[in-house]
Amino acid sequence: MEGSAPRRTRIQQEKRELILEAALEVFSANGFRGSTIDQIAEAAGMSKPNLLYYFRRKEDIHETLMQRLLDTWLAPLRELDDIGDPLTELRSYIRRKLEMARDFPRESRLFANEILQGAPRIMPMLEGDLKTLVDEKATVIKGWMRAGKIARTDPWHLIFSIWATTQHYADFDVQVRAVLGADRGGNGRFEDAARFLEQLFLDGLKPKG
Amino acid sequence: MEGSAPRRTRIQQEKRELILEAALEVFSANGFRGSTIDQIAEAAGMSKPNLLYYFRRKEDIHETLMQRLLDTWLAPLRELDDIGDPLTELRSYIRRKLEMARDFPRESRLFANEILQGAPRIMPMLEGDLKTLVDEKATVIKGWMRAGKIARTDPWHLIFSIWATTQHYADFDVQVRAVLGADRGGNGRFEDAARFLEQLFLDGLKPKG
DNA sequence: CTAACGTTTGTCCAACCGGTCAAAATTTTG
DNA sequence: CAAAATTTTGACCGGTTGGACAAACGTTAG
Repeated sequence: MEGSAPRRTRIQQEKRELILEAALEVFSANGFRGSTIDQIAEAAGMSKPNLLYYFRRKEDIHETLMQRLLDTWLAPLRELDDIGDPLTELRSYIRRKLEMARDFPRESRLFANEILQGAPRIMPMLEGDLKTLVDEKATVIKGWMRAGKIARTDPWHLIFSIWATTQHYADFDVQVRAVLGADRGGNGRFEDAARFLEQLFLDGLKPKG
Repeated sequence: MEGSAPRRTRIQQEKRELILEAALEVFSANGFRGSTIDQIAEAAGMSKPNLLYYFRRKEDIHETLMQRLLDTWLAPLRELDDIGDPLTELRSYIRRKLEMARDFPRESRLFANEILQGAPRIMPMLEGDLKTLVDEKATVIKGWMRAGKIARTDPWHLIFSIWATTQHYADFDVQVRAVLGADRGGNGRFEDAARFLEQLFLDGLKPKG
């Protein structure tokens, strides 16, 4: 048994990777409809018909990209576990999400683009796997609240707020850099963000007293 | 002196409004390149050549829309003022931003689309007016911190986090609704979000001791 | 009424875009 | 090496899209 996946030669493996890398660059910058096959082909260093030899349709590239993305994208949340100190767990989840925004901004923007357009291609996944996962983690968080380990709030909105604040640094990167200016908007901005978010999520804004 | 703006008849005023409303609907749902003049014309109840009589180019519609948007979009931040209790000021800023996400989600998505694509059309504004405004408000917030009215943190990232968390409910609305499900994802979700965000920004997640 | 002006429409065009196809070039295999 | 299989390319196609344009239609003022 070779499995149901199509058999692929070495060249196919390599060229497909090349195309996916190029497509990630182009799609994340211009959105699906804003990107052309020619752009992707050029970014991958090949001709359009050649690219279409490896992916029959533009949608196939996008779909493959999206499937891969979702796996790795939700990994940090999957790791949020019941073992260990709750506040530490949450803090490291926030940190990992922020690192992903820093290291994989294109993936974040690809995802944001898809959601902004109404998630036409991944709606079933949102209502299925994603909802299941979030519900599961919400239960874990609720347990922490009942045990008095963290303050009582809405676990779903807590997760949303972590997604929102961390992904903001990838999706709205140009705005963040423009507002921070040349000095504060340099490479240190992610460490500043990490420090700020840690304080926000742990202590809020009330002055200590 | 009539000013430098082109003289417009009553019909022009009305039709232009009609077109802008239709274009907001279409652009915010499909992005700039994902939208066609035909779509906008149909949504506005007129023919394509007729629409092009009022706006010579597709870009002109988008530009007009964007200029109007920016004025109203930053109004809540402009109102953040030094008079009144700092924590109350911040709380009401958050509430107002969340209300805007609820009441003007199309505007939020239009803006998000523009930023995601690298803000090609509004970059000067981000580096100019927006940066100036944010820097100004950051100074106000710093004053509050020096006076011990709120905890010490980075004011710029504080503003980013408010933008991120509130706009998330407009930009990622489909995801929010999908994850919350039919019951919790109903109209009450904005009130839940308001309650959660108030707690997050004021007290954080540490359990009360 | 009619001339001037503003509005609307049908037709058309050139550029672009996703995708096909057959033939040529290359690589793999016996 | 030679046949078979795979990869690459140039030419092409039909549909879409942004936009031009002139003619027709409607409105308003003298």
